[in-house]
This record gives sequence, C-alpha cells and structure tokens, in this order.
Amino acid sequence: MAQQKKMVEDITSMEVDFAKWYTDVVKKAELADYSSVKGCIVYEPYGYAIWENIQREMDTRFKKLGVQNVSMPMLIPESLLQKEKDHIDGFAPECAIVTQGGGEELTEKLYIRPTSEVLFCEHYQKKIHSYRDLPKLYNQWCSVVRWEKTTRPFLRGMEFLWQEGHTMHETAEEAEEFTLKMLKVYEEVYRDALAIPPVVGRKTEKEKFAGAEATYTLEPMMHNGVALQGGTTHYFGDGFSKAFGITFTGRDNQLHAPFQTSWGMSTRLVGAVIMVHGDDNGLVLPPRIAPVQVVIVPIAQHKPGVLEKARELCDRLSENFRVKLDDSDNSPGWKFAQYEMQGVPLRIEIGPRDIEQGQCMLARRDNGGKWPAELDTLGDTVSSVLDVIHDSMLHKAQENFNSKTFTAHDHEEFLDIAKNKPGFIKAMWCGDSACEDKLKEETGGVKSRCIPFEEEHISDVCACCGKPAKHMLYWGRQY
RNA sequence: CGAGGUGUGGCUCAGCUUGGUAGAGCGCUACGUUCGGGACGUAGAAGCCGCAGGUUCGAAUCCUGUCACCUCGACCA
Repeated sequence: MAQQKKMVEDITSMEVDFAKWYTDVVKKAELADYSSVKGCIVYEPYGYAIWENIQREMDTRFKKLGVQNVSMPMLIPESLLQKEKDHIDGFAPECAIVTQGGGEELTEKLYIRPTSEVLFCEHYQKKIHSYRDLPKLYNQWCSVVRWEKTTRPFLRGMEFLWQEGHTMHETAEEAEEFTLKMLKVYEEVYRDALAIPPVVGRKTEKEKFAGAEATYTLEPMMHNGVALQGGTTHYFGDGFSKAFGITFTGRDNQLHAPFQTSWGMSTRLVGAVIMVHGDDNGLVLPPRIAPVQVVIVPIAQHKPGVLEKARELCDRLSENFRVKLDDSDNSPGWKFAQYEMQGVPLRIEIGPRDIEQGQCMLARRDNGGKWPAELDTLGDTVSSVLDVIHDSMLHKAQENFNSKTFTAHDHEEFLDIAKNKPGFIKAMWCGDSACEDKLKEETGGVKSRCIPFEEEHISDVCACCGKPAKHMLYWGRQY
C-alpha cells in the first residue's frame, strides 16, 4: 500500500520531533489533559475508554486463571512499609507521605501506596493458616503514587492507574510457575489485543524489583527505537512471608512460609499503543481495544435517504461492533481527518451514489486503503477486515522491531551502534553488573532490558569486558 | 534535581526592548448556502495577560518569588 500523505497539519511530524509528536497526539486525540498538579493527568473519555478496553482484555484473562479482584487501602503506615528492608529502600525515596489528618500532626506517618505488597502481606498474614487456604490469587485495579522528577502523560506520572496482582502459593515451584504464567498472559494481551510484539525475558540482578528474587519483563519497542518497560511479573520466594510472619500448616503438619508473586501493568500501555502504532496523522488504534471500531460518515447527508440508510447500517453493525455514526454538520473532510486523528480503525463512507449501487466505501486507518463493499454482506466484511488490520499492525510493529534491532559482537561495535543507531542491541554478557554500569556510562543511558528466554549465541565473550559470556542480553534506551 | 526555553480568549501566537483604551488567525454560538479529504457568507459571544507579592499616579510590559509545561542531562516503572 502506498505511503500515506500527511493530511493533518496541526500534529508535529514524528521525524521532526518525536516527543512533541507524542504530546500533540495525546492532546489532539483528546486522550488526556493536564491538571493543576504536576504529573497528575485527567484521563478524558476517549483515553479512558481505551484503558477500559485494555482492562477488560486483562481482567477476563485473570479471571480464567481463578484470580479474584479485591481493593486495598491507599495509605500504608510507616512501620508496615519498613518490615521488608530492600522494599522500603527501593521505594521510600519516591513516596508521598501524609503527615497531617483532621488538622493534627499524625503520630505515625502514612505513606500513599507506591505499590501494595506490604498491604497484601498484612492481610494474608491474617487469612492464611493452612495449605487449604492456598493459593491466594488476588488482584486490584487502583491508582498508585510515585514522586517522579520527570513526567509525561501515560508514560510516567506521579499518579497512574494500574492493576497489581499478589498471589501466595504452597510451594516455590508453584509460585515460580505462576509468575511465568502471568507473563504469558501479559504477552498474549500485548500481541492479541494491542498488536504489539514485546521482547520478553528476565531482568538482571541490577534491574530487578526491590525485594524480588526474580523479575520478568515485557519490553516493547516504540516507533523511534526506544524501549518502554511495559509490564513486569515478580517471584518473591518466601522473603516477604518471613518478614511479615505469614505461616501455614502444611500437609506434613509443620509450619511453612508461603511463596509469593506479584505482577502489574499500567496505563503506560496506552502510551505504548500511541508510540508503537501512531503516525503523522495521529493515533492508530488496534481494533480490539479501539473505543470506536467503525465510524460511519454520511456524504451529502441532507439528501433524502442518506441518513436513514446510515442509521440502518449503524444499528445493524452495532450488534457486533463498537460503531459511531457522525451525523454532525461538519464537512465529510473534517470528519475524515478527525477520526484519523483519533485512530478509528475502519471508516465507512455512504452517500447517494453508493446507496444507488447497494454499496459503501471502506477506508482503513492503518494503511490508508480505500475500496467499495457490498451493503448486504457488510457485517462479515467488517469482521474480517478488523482482523486483517490487527494482523497487519502486529506485522508492521514486528518489522519496525526487526529493522531497529542490531547485533554487537564486541565492545567497539556496541558503542558504535549505541551512538549511531536508535534501537535495541543484542549482545553477550558476563553476568557482572559492573559491565551494565560501565556500558550505561559509556553510552549515556543504554541499559540492559532483559535476558530473553530464547538466547542467541553471538560470541563467546562479554561485549563489555571480554570475559567468558553467560547470557545474551537485549540492551536499549528507555522511557 | 541541574542547564536552557515557554506561560496573553478554547487553540496557535503578536504586543513587552522604550509602562498609558487587550489584538490577529483558527475555534465557538445563531441563521443561511454547502457536503466523495479539515467548505463559505453574515451577525455575535468570549481574556483580573499562569499565580502571589513589590515598584509606580498607572503594570501584560519593570523587579522578586512561585507553579506548570517543553527540550537536554541525572534518577526511577
């Protein structure tokens, strides 16, 4: 399909300034607006609807695995947060703290949750007594607060929406298996709902979550080659259990500490969708999470029969799809541009000429393709076209990933790629975090992304120090 | 948190150097004509010039502070 012409003048071109392009799209597509507090955004209806659709994709998958939704408090007493040392060391610097209530100084500070491991642990300590109480598979949908220095809508905020799952298991094997199971669920959401192919793997010691034994991550590549840490699952072992005195009587009539996991994905996914799929005309939404999957634009709508036919189409298609009929007074050209900006996957144009011929025009957002379709079989056509669009978007994202992923065989090549080619770098690593520090320093910000599950053998030695290599790592800059 | 930049109707910006009646384009409202890629005419509404102090007879304009946003670093999801 031919390269799409840039038709929207008020969005900065991606090539000119990617950061500006991003904020232009967020504002022009009416996804979010700034509030008067730094880093706290208003999720506008259209942006929130995207999040609701992502939520639905995740929530139904969680429930299939037996996960139950709960709601924990927002405030954490300081003493509770301090029970696990690595955890508080990791999070305390970026916490907001309540010191006053009802006009009086509090005797104990209350932390606004940056994440809720300790709250779940406190509760589990009361509820878990026997192996019969396990596993506990809880999740909550909530917002958390982290005092960030740099903020950007959806990508990094002081307050953001997410889900956090926290589970307790009888054995280490079961907990580790569940950690990986959730990682699979996340990957499925990425590919099947968001049409994004992430790199999936394990974080290095240096990059893992505060208090975790192992952290797994999903790292999609944005259109400009920058990574976004977009979802993590953690295996905690029994560290928190022991710190919080959670015990249960096992099948052997002995006391044991249960094994724990946690996992989370946030509204950052909306940012990923924007930056992976968007183009110079605005947002491009994957059909399965698009708030409006099909928009109907009547042409010459004042002429007899046009609006009636458009309404009839809208009613018919609404049985199976999320459809919007725009019968406002704006010109057709204005409507085309507007829904392109908002990333609506499929547009239907219907005018007097079409009605005469028993057809309508279909236009794809992802590649600009436009062609006539029979009205009689429109439902089936729309259904298959939306699937084709999804597959095609996933494919395009994969191609972008492939074309911006480079292999570094040695130190010199690594530095050269880091300096000159935006994207991911595949390179061997000795396992020493000193090499991660050194490469980050030398490249001005390239960090290890993860050890993928399917490692390639690039060379025998570390691309930093030249010692024998243990793993292949993905490297890259991140948001 | 460091360096730089920007805050004036809903949006993009002019005005500030040299203090003296608040401006333009787009958008918005009403009516009419239009309608296959951001239509046009006529009439109209809309701004304590980011916020708080200060200087002055008088401040969008000068001074101080503060907040937000953008870019580049450092830090982190």
